Amino acid sequence: MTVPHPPFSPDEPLAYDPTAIESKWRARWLERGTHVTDLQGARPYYQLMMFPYPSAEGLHIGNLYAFTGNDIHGRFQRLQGHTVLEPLGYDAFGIHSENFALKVGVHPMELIPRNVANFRRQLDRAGLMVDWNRSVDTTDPSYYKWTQWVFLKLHERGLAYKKQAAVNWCPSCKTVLANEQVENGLCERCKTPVEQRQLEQWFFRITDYAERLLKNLDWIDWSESTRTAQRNWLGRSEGAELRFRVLDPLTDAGSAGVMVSQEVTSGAVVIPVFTTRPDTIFGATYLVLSPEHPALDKVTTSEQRTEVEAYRDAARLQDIVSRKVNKEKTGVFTGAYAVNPANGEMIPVWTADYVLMEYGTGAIMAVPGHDGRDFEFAQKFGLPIVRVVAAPGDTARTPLDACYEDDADGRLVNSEEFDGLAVGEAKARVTEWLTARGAAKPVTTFRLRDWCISRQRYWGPPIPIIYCEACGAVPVPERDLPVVLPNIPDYKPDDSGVSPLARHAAFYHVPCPTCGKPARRETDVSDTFLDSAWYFLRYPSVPRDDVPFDPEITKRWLPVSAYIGGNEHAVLHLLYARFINMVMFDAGLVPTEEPFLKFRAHGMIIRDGAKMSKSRGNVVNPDQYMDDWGADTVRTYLMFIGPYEEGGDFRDQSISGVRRFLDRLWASVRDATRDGAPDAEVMRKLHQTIRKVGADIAGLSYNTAIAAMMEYMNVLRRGERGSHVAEVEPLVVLAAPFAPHIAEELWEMLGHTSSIFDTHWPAVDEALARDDAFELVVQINGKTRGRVAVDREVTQDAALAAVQADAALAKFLTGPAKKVIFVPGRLLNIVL
RNA sequence: GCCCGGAUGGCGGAACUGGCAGACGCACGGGACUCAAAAUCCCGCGAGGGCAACCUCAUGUGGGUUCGAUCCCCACUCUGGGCACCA
Repeated sequence: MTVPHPPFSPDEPLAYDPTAIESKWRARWLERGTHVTDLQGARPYYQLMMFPYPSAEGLHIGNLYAFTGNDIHGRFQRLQGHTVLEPLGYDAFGIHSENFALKVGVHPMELIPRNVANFRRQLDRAGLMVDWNRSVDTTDPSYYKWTQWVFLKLHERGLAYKKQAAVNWCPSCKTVLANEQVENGLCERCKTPVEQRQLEQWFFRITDYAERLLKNLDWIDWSESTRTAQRNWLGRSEGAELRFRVLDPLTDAGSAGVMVSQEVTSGAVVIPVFTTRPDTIFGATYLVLSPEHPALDKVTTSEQRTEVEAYRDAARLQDIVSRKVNKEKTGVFTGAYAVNPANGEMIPVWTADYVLMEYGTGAIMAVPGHDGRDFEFAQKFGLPIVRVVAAPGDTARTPLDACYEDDADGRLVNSEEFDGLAVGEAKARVTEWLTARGAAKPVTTFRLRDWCISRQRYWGPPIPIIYCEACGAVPVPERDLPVVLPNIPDYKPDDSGVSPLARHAAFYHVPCPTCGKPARRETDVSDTFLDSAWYFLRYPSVPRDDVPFDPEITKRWLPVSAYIGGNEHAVLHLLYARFINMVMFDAGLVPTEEPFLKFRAHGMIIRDGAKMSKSRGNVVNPDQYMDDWGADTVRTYLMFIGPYEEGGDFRDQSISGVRRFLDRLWASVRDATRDGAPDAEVMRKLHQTIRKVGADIAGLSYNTAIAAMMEYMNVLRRGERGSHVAEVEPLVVLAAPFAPHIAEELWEMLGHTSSIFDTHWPAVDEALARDDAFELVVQINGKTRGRVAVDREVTQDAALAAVQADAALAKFLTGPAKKVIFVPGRLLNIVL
């Protein structure tokens, strides 16, 4: 790592010395309580940043980028006269921490406080306006007591339930993995393909909220990319559920003329399928059941039983990678036939693993003519492919050498009375027709599934449930919270598929809260995402211990005014937080349905054109840079790199320009005089700058706000002219959100005794900001040829006259004007 | 495969709602100061042509709309990110 030496040597007299002034102001802020928020203060403004997972590596430059961007916005709002709450805490539970603890052989209860302390040290250096009186640590019993309470609230409202479900199991690490720890079907730690295991799990009914979660996306003020990601994740599909009757060989065999086993006595089995294309029903030439489909066993004929069971068992053991990624289609015929409800044709029933049990009904009608996957499957197994939609220019008999999936321009063919209908209309008409015949119903399906919150792990809040033989699953009474996570030495997960807590009778042997008989505690802990799904509700109410969030304070401080964070949390965290908040709203505990009316996703910082990673050796160590340049320079540089919502490339070489700006800011205040009057030209530029910087910060255009201040600095210091206090003092306020330490120091040098953050953002004097001189742009045939100095409110005729009077412009007027385009106050275009 | 971004000098990036392309910064070149160096200050800095005033070309590629396009439309190339057998 090469770091250019800072331009000023610290021992130069009267030079800007960030090390000295930054430690001075850290101490001063603490002593004065500058960052302590008065919760009763006027105009509350809740600035929220995503709390970090305190890794052993310490603060990442990406954390610093996120926090600085929030801090600037928060400080700016304070200067606008708001009472700003800008809290920060630690998201310290979870498998990341636990795995790291296992790796280094230090117990999480020892390791995590150490990491937290190191984070706190680094965060303190960054100059954040954080009110540490209102911090949270998710691993603190005083916090997770209420996480458990949140679980109980959901349980109380029927939104928590338990069922058998598949979990991700890493056979190498011998442990259950969270979904977020499976990357492309591989264990994030050891890259072993993940298997599925069936376990009893607690779920939250987030799917009950799918429609509301989707609908509100239309009006909340969020980054478009984040809203799109949530919409895709929710995955609403409108379509129909169609019913296919499987032929009963006893009653149907003769009439159907199909050889089916006499042993099959399934009776009238009906297979519902979900489709978004009911219009293609006449092209459905076979059915496919997922290998896990409960009816598979019932429909399979004895001839096919061995083969089907072998296929099903293979699928069950199969890892997720080979099942999901670009695999060639496989499948087995069940021996059964079903009736296509549209045309009465008999179609074979297959099972194949390209049909997922988790989505829709776990079965599909295959329309190989108009679905790529069905087409591939039908080709491989020689199943009939029928065209029922014709592209413009095609006829019913145009051969289908590839499937035709387009649903915008096609018209139905080979579909009896529906021939000729456009696809869109046909969807509705076919559904109506089949519904009338009892073979269909309109259905809306979501991709979203219920949220599995069980983790067979140690490092999390124990789920507050007690199992009693007599009373069943009994919630732990609120007065008994928290269920404290015991300090156990053997916290390593094992092959058994149960939590390490299940090895500790002292933990799980408890009396039933209802009947008092011996009972057993739930030994799973809850998902880390539950910890972070409600933390913003807790901050303002810290340190109250009798309620999770005080009703009065919550009403005053929620919803969050501005939330800025990484888009990697676009779906999981941000969706879970909306869900939990919505439940709390329904329970009358929070004032709004949506917790974050405004959310902005910031960009990502890369280094020298590449993603930062340890293996590349291009990780930026914030401590090092703050040592070399000072926190103010690092903060301002991070914001100057590029548009905040897009991120940018961190280059060592470029940081010096920002430091030079702060040096000049320092010098301009040090040398400023109160004698005489400020320069009118400079003051005009100043007021234009105040206007631009304010607008840019509000819109998170931090890079251009800094550029505007630099531009003003160039005017202010041109030719080393001495500056007037009136010219520099407002600039110090403009720079304060970015570089708070130097701003405080300069503010003090200017004779103020209270914090610069207790002052007000300078007002723009529009009269002063106005440019007297104005030049109208002149184009001839759309090409810019020059400018004429005229009055701003000049008329078209006067402007034309001015052009004719200007020799340099007049020479282009080689003929009569065919047309004149005049944009008042902007330009004149003469078309010859 | 699908969805969402992005492509502008040597580099990072500016440009209101379709109206002076290249703000600001870095790097680079020249000059002032200095015994010298650093720092600082000043000037220059898209390409080509011209002694010059100026002219021509230029915002990934090819078309289109418009008096006028970095901006809007169509097709394409490259690139970053997300989702991925979701019926």
